[in-house]
Formats: sequence, C-alpha cells, structure tokens
Amino acid sequence: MNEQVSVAAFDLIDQNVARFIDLNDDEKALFKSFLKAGSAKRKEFVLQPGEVTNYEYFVVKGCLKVYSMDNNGAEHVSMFAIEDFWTGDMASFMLRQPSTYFIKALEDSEFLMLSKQNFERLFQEIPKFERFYRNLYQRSLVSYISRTNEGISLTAEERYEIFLSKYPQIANRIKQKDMAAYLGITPEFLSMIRSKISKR
Amino acid sequence: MNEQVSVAAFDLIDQNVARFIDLNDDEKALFKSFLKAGSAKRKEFVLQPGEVTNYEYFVVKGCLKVYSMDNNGAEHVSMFAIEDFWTGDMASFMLRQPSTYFIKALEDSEFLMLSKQNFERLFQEIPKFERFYRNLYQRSLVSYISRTNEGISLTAEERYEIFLSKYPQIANRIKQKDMAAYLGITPEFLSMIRSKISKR
DNA sequence: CGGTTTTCTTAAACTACTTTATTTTTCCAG
DNA sequence: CTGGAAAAATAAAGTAGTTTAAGAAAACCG
Repeated sequence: MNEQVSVAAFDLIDQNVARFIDLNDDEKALFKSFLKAGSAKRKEFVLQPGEVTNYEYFVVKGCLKVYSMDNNGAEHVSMFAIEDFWTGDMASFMLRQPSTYFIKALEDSEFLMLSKQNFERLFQEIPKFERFYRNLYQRSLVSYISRTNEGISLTAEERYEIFLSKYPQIANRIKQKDMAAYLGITPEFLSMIRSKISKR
Repeated sequence: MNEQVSVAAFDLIDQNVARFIDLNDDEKALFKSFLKAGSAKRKEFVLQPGEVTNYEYFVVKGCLKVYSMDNNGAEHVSMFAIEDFWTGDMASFMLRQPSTYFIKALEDSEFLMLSKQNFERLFQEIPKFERFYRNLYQRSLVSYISRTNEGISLTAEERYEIFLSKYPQIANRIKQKDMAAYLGITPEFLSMIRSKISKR
C-alpha cells in the first residue's frame, strides 16, 4: 500500500499546488516529507464505511470512485478522482467521524496521501497552504453548488449531457453503471437515454 | 441600500470569525473598515442574473433566498441565508462572470458586504483570513457534498425530513413553495408529502 | 484462447413525481 | 378589519424514471 514516492508524482503535485501558491525549494522539500505514497489495484478499497479516514488523497495515476451504498444495496457516486484530483471523505477527515463512503480503485491507481496530523502541521510550518486549500475548496464548492442545482432543476438527460461535456476524460474511462450511479439514475434508464440520443 | 454599520452586526460577525481565528483589536478594526452595511426590504432583490456580483454577504438579520429560474419559469433554491450565514454567488464573485442567480429578501433583511477588492486586500493585510475562509469553505463543502448525495440517493420525503431536522429554524420561516423549490419538487407534491406524514 | 462473469440493451409493468385545475386558507396592504 | 392576492390543499390525469426479467455483447482472467 505504501511505497517510494516517484519523481513524476511530486512533479504533478507541485504543479497542482503552484496553481495557487509559490513554494521555494525548502518548502517543497518539507511538503514532500509530509506526503506518503499509496497505491491500490483495480477493485481494491482505499476506504470503507465505518473507518475514520486519516488521509486526503491526491491521485497521480488511475481512477478512484467515491460512493455510498443505500439500504437496497444501490450505489451512489459522489465523485470520480483521476490524475491531478484531490479526493477523500472530508466530513470524516475533518470531524474525525466514521465514514459513510467507500473509496474504490476503478483502475490500478497511485496516489499521494496527506495525513490529518501532517495537514495541520503543514499550516503551522507553511501558512501559505491555508491559501492553497482556501482556493482549492472554493473551486470545489463552485462545482458542488452547480451540481446540486443541476440535481434539483434538470432532467437526467440534461445532467448526462453536462457530465459528458464537463468531464469527457472521465466519461470514456468509466462503466455506464458507474456513470448512472453518479447521475442518480438506474443503468437501464441511462441506457435508454443513450439509445434515444443516438437515434437523433 | 448602504448604511451605518450597527454594533450588533459587528458583534455577530466577530463571533462568526472567532470560530476559526483570533483577531486582535487592530485587526478587528481593519476588518470592519473593509465591510459595508446593506439592507433589503421583503421581496427586494439583492442580486439578479446577468450582474457580476462584487460582494459576499453576511446576514445579520432577516432571510435571503438564493435561487435560479429555469426556462419554464420554475424557481430552484440553492440556499436560504438567515442570521449568521454567509452567502452570495461564489462562481460570479470568484470568476467575475455574470451571475445566473437571484438573491431576494424573504423578510426585511440586514447584512454586511465584503467587496471582491476588500476580500483580496484582507488576505494581504491579515493573512490569517486565509485560514478563516479555508475553514468556512471546508464546512460549506461538507454540507454541499451531503446535499448532493441526498439528491441522488433519497426520495423527496426523506429529503424533506432531513431539511426539517437540519434547519428547523429556517423551516418555520419560509413558505412551503420555497421549501419545495429547495427540495427540487413541486409545491403540490410537498403538500401531499406533508398530508401523508400528518396522517401517520 | 475460451469459459465465466459482468455489463449493456430492450421492453413491459410499475411508482414517484408533475401538471392542470379547482377550492380553501392565509396573508397583508389600504 | 376587510377585500384581494398569494399560498396551500386536494384530486385526476400524465410523464420521467424504476423495477423486473431476459437475452446479447463486452470484459475479465486463468
């Protein structure tokens, strides 16, 4: 599960961080020392309900699915995280409460992990990181707000079209049933939507 | 629209800020100088689609409804903001793009306004505010993530019950049609849900 | 490659929610 | 305090999305 951190992985996360803040070499080195590498084979779980998650994940390679399961056993996907995405269960991470989510690798995946302790230390040692996460969360918020609004105002077909245009690089990597679980519909209905669209 | 800022308003926002950071008297004074007071009578608009919003709002009194309107003229409520809530259109504020939302006062309301310019200056003058907004956005994110998940996994009746238990102080202040627009259903169907529940 | 499992498609019956329309209740402006 | 307007309730008919079932296609893995 934990391995040597590759140079490519650090390059990717450096670039990701550089979107919002500039770090000098010492700061970069310190930041790196706070990270550890992780990986998961296809179908392997990174997190399961009941666990209190101690990490935020930055995906370097592969694809993770964050989802919950309802009483009927149906899956509901919160997000897909591919290269250059941050993910995790923020409620569990922040409030140290048992997670209600699964995180599962849809492909053989590699990621960097930042523990809660190091997350807090990071803000003490390099306060600029408050700015980084402020910006990161601000962006996530914008996209969750619009997804919430799409959910209450659009039809499944419209949400499907938006997903395709917003995340084309995710859409062709995942199964239709997972996309249906993200859109909040059954795989059967998504199949109908697609066949209806292709007949136009 | 803009008035003298009351002492009570400052007390409320100071307490709100103090949840995440400590400010000394100079910092508090500087922060206050960045705010201006605003108000809106019942039914008055604070923001309309097409405008690029220049403010984030902190509600001191009353209730604001943030909503969009679809092609059929139906309203969809993004959030209700009562006392001690921050609101606004973050996408428009952040990216300086025309808003797609209405913000309307449901009651005679008072709020504090932080302009984009002062928002940026705040971070320069008092970097601790990065931490404040990092925490504020982190919390908002947690609640938007769970709302998104409720939207794709629960029935309207379940979402209604959750809204009641999560925001009891909002639920008794708003019209049923506005609550329906928040839940993503028609007022008629919410009425049916309520009568069904009351018969249990 | 080949057998097995998983995913996708199609279709019919069903349910959650919408639409339209009418009546009753609440609200609030003068 | 009252008359007009907006909101809420009720009900019948319609539609978006689900469920169940079964066969076809694709993906997986030894």
